Amino acid sequence: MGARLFDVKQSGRRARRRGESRALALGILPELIGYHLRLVQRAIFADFAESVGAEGISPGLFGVLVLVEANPGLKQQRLAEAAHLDRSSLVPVIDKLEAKGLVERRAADRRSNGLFLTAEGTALLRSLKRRVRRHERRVVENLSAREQRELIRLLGRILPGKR
Amino acid sequence: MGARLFDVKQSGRRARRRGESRALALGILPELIGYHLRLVQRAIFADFAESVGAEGISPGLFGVLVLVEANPGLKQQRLAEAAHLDRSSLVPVIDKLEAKGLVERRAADRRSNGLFLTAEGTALLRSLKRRVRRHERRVVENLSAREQRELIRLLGRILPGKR
DNA sequence: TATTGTTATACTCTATAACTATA
DNA sequence: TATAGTTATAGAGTATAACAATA
Repeated sequence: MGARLFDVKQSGRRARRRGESRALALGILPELIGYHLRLVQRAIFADFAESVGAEGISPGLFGVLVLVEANPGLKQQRLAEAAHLDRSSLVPVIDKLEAKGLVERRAADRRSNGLFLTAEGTALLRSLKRRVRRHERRVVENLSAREQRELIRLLGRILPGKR
Repeated sequence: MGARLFDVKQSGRRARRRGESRALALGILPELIGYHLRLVQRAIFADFAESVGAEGISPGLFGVLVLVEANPGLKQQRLAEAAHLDRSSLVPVIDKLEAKGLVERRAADRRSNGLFLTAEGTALLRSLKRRVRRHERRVVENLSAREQRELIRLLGRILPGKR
């Protein structure tokens, strides 16, 4: 029990006096992909909200706008499937986008709606996409182009049968 | 406008008659890391719920159990920080684990609690960890050991300053 | 005075079940 | 009869603000 251990204790105490604290033991967590994904997604979500979400557009709403633009006249049923949502869960989503004046429901036949962006929705989406591209650049700024492709490739191999 | 286009249309119709449908246009989404992360996390979450969640243990609750086991006597405040939760949000989490008989609050001083696993919590966690390791093997079954390490390395480089 | 845990409250996201209208 | 959208309702997860007790 010499100087070494004492120093360790001291530096621990000093660190805690500075408001830091000994790192928590994380157990098995760092071996789990899901744990890392959660941390990363938290950070991406926060950066998205800060840099893109000014108009109250979350990543999910942004995705819906993109899909409606890319598939004009899309039915709610089909969009719900694409977004892995129950069709009842999509209703308040479209309500919100319609209330913001970004999306329009147009009767396709008398029981189904085709979805379309309004002019305002198209304009806002253009701006959102610019901001999202900047956000994305920040997200991957520590990865080379090759690493970015590799990351997407590896993610695509995770539980591929389950999607 | 020859046989080619006609064939495409026909096969599209045939596919739709079989209950499939033309793939949706995804616009910019497949270029975004966040989009792929969402898909992957959905799939992992579903597999976890199916293969680990029998006792109503979500990935978040599992994480809390692991942290309490690895840091006996952990204070709620400290655990909330580690889990990126407000301390008020942690209260119902610990309530639930205590109601299940897995975790115990023991007064550390008269205003703070140290958290400990009960014997039952320790036993259940042992079983949960076995199931989580099997789940994790399924999650990465299409990745070599090298690819698994590479994936975790690349995830660690995403927005590292924001965590 | 600052910290710890708690409560009251509310908001987001999502699901299930039941209902209406219609294909 | 099956499908599209909606409504009512509920549950999980999380946050903010205010409060009591105590360091």
